[in-house]
Amino acid sequence: MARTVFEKPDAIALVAEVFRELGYEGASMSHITARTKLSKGSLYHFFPGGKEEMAAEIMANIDTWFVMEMFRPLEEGEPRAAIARMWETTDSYFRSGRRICLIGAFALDETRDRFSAAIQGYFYRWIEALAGALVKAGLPGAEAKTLAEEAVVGIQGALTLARALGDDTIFGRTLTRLKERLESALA
Amino acid sequence: MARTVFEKPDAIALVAEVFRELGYEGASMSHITARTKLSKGSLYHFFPGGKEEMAAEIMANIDTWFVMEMFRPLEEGEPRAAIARMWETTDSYFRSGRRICLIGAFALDETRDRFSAAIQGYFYRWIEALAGALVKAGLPGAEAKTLAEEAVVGIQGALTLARALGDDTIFGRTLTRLKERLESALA
DNA sequence: GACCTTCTAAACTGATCGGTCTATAAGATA
DNA sequence: TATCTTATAGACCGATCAGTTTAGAAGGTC
Repeated sequence: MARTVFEKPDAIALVAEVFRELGYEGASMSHITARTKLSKGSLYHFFPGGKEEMAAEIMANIDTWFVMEMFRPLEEGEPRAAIARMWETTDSYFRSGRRICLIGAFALDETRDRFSAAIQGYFYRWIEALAGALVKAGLPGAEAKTLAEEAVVGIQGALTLARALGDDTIFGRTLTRLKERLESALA
Repeated sequence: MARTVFEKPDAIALVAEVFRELGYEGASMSHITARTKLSKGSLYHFFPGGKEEMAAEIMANIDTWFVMEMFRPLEEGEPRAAIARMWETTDSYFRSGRRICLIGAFALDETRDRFSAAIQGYFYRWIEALAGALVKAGLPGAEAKTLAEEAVVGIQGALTLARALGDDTIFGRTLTRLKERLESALA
């Protein structure tokens, strides 16, 4: 029998896309094996804890990616450049709105109860990192917090509407609007 | 055997809450029977088409409610009063952010494919109705469209974050911000 | 080559899935 | 009271679920 060898990072990325398309409950093991071409043997070898472990590792993986690519630059880099980079990173990560936020989707059903700490931490840190950069760029704390919250709210809402309306333009339009709002606050 | 008699509108409301909590795939028939106290016999009596028919009727029900309570007033009533009423209706319908938007949640996983027309129509009409009221209140069409879209995006994003963060205040804060933005555009 | 670890393939299991069916309870009509 | 309609209860069905197990393929180490 033909044997394809995968490594765990590949497995995580492949399974993540299935969860993203079908949701946690909607992604059955047979969907996952069919779409990823990983056999059950492989999946349970990499993730002995089954679906729950897959989802936990995927979320940890996403979290690490955001920390490296967005949160740390916001926290440690030159604030205006890091914010500019955040908009680009956001647009490319979410494929201009054609790819949903798995963490946000998990927040909406009872999957949230399984992973509440990870979900909460992801959004909390995003808002805090952006607010911190805005403060470093010269805004008062309260205004920075409000604007940061508004930005993350807008990104999540735009992802929902992009998907709901099947509209490829609303995400970019929303990002531009949010970006301009931050820039005019910093001007 | 004790026999409890339900009427169909009760069944719709009860099942809706289960979908809202668990999502479409997460809400199994046994969850639904356990939480609603409706037996399978009753459920399939009211909804011969099973889960799919339940979800379709629930969405139609929500849609009708929004049309009556929000979209029609926006389309036909005095625009400023209708917009003011929209914010109140939104806050109370979503229980200040403790209740999610079922239509928005369905948009995020493959449930969307089953109900895409209903999902798309709901958001499209909401944005159109609000934009129409803004035009009637004196705004240029393009600005009205942008502001309406921003409002609905913000509401959906705030629902996601309210749930993700377990934060009871973010929804109200976002509604207030969006409301003020519309008011200053109209001033 | 012998051995060992890592990984894959798929048959298999018991539980749960969505959905069907039968029996009957309760009210309406007469 | 007899009958008819509507709605409820829950046993039952085949399919699919998540997860386990067995067997062996591939590659590294000696």
